[in-house]
Amino acid sequence: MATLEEDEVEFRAGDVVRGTSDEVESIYIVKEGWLFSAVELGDGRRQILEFFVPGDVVGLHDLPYEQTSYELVTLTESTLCPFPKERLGPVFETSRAVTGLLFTFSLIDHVIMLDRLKSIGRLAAKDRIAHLMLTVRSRLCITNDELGDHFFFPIPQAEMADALGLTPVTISRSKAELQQEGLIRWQRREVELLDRAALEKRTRFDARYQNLDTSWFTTLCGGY
Amino acid sequence: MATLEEDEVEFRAGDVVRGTSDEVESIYIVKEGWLFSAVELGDGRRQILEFFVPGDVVGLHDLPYEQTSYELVTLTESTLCPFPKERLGPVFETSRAVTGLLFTFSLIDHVIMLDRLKSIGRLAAKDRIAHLMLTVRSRLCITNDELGDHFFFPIPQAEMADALGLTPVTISRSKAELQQEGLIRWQRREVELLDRAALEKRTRFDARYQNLDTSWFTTLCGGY
DNA sequence: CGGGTTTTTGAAGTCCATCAATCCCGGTGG
DNA sequence: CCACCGGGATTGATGGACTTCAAAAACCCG
Repeated sequence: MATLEEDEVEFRAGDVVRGTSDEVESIYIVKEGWLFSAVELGDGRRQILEFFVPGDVVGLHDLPYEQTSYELVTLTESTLCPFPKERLGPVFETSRAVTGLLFTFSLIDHVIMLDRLKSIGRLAAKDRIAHLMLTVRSRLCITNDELGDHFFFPIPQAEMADALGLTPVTISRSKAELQQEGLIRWQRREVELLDRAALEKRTRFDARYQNLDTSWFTTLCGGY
Repeated sequence: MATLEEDEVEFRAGDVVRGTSDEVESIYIVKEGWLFSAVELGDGRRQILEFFVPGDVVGLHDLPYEQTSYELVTLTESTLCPFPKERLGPVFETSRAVTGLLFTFSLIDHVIMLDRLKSIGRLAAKDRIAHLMLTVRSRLCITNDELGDHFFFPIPQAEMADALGLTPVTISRSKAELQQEGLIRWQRREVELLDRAALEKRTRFDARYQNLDTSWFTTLCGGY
């Protein structure tokens, strides 16, 4: 994977890394910072699709297209490692392990996406918020297995709203209720999940980065 | 791909092909019939995740897991070709083309999913219905480029509701309005899109099975 | 021609959206 | 060090889209 991280580009918070309908030139590996992908609906409405944190691979699913299907925006100061699309060919040729890893990432991402679909389609506002926090925490745990229930969470309420199909007003009110019920504490850019078990139960949360089948990777890479 | 279709199993309409938390044993290629994947929330709520039609590959994104993350149910009488997970290893080893094809399918599916997220998160009930019909039509066009705006659409209103985060009552009312506006005709198990251009505009529909970058597949398969 | 499922229709209720004003907090400059 | 400023967050009042509950109608199949 290290070969994918040769280059480095820095962005400030709020920068648009890539717009919609740009040419698909590269994927990015997030070295530092938080980002999100989104589509604008043209009348001011916006849907945020995914959040990205350090270690994530961004832009994989645009590869089969000529133009990007969504925009990419930074939430915080960020450092990205772009890797040109045309240089992926040689990588696929030489390293089955990298190919398999990217393939696996894409499959896992898809399942996470299905969970988010469930959340937006069938959960109440408060539960959608909790579900997103649980998902983010679960992702952060991959690169930091010491992570407790109190962590950095730099997503403003407007962006939470656009990610969850709600409005900032509802986010604010739901947050207040969740806090009054003693389920979370969310101040500034940090959250604490005060009763994670309860939150996981309410939202029917599944830890998709765990319970992975180790034999799958062997299958994929031919046992190397 | 033909090697993936050796076996064949038949199901009647409404059969549960695979439950949630079953062991992940194989992927399926849909030879005949329509299916959907769904998660139950336990209190009667249900979210339908994806619909599948002949030619689709089902179950790819479960491969990295030990247990299935959603159930698989038939909408109509169906014929599936199961392909055992453990036999995928040899396939990946011998055919980069098949590997690349499956990878590409998974990436495209992901983008379709992001579109559905936008639909459920930010579109009104009528537009969600239209968006789903457009997505299905666009998928059907791959295997039938003669397909007009009038096609077989065997999704009951209860299932539409569970797919779109709505209730059957709202589906029925929204359908009536769409028909009165002369935008669609939807009777029994058939739909006709009377003004596709208008529907695509309203829902900001993108044809994700088109505008594919042909060079990508070369990249992926090393030019074979 | 029944009996069960699916769809439609009506009335009432709820959750979230909208609009708009106020508050809070961090950053800036005097 | 503090007053000022601006964006994000909060709060209140009102409205609307969708839900819920319930019943009737239409459809489908044997």
